[in-house]
Amino acid sequence: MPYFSRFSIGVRTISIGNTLPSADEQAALFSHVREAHKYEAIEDYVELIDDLINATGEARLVDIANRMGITQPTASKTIARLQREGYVTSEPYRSIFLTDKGKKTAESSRERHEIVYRFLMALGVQEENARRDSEGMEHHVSDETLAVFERFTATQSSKQ
Amino acid sequence: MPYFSRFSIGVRTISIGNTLPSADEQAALFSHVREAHKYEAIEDYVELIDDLINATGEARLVDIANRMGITQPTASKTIARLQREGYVTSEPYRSIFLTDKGKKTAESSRERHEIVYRFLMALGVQEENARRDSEGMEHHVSDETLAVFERFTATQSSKQ
DNA sequence: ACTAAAACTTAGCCAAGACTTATTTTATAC
DNA sequence: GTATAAAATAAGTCTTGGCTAAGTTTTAGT
Ligand SMILES: [Mn+2]
Ligand SMILES: [Mn+2]
Ligand SMILES: [Mn+2]
Ligand SMILES: [Mn+2]
Repeated sequence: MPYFSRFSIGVRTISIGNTLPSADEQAALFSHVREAHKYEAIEDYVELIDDLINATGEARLVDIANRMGITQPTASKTIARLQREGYVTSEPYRSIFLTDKGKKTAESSRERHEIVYRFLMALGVQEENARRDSEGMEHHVSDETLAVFERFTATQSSKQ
Repeated sequence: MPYFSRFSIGVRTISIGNTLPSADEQAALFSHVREAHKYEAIEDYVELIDDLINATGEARLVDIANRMGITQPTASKTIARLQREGYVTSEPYRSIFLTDKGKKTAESSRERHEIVYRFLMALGVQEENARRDSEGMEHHVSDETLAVFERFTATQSSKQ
């Protein structure tokens, strides 16, 4: 995003139609990303918990910690927050369960994640990078972009 | 990413070729995203500082704070970290300058940001969403994906 | 030159998300 | 059924990145 030239009158400068967005517009972009990051941990955790329950029958703290690549105390603290915020239930020394709210969040998160992953694959990105990139990108994709991704993937599939 | 069925023998379950990645592989994905987030603030700040210098002649704390949508003390603290880590220089009550390291980071960050933005536009995403999504996505795009994005955008442009 | 406004810093608060070390509880194996 | 291993919790530390309130310095206007 290039900028038009400016010139100075005295100390401050006068803009001549540069393309810097207004401060408020730009602030809204960054605020939006910060907001997305607030839900990132929640989304990744409930998706993983749901995967573990489906794949192994239960979600144990030790497995969550190992698969997230963090220590058990760190996972424990986040699970406590998830419980506080109504996404999971858990009792001391017992495995973790999703609430209805948690299940819904897990399902929509997984669906979004898969759409992003399949889109990258359809674009021709190597599986390893598609996995890596989609794990981060999934949290920053608007509904519109998600729909565009989905349409593109479908089109590519039918072309084969 | 669907999982194959498991069945129980006693308390624990036995897997029958489900597609859950290994714990280590999955942990590597999350670690990679966490690593990307560590550089996110740095990248956004230096890009903005560079934009402000190009557009207005200087990067003032008050403008950084306003455009990031945060308070001045918060911006001030992050600028102190950027200075500690060698991206900017600053003196009390004076505006902020990029070091060579900061300039390089700003340039590569802006280039990556623009490639992601133009890719979304080429895909047909509305400008508002392209701006929003690219501000977050830019930090989670591998070099391979970036190259694929660039190629796609070029192809689309030549089709018009 | 003075005054008032704007910009910046300082200090202190908080939550999230990472860690280590130590303890307690539960599960497994013999 | 008891010993040992594994899992979970407890307690305390650190950094990042937010905030407010209050004070200081610089800039701008008359
Ligand atoms: Mn993710
Ligand atoms: Mn992110
Ligand atoms: Mn950017
Ligand atoms: Mn960004």
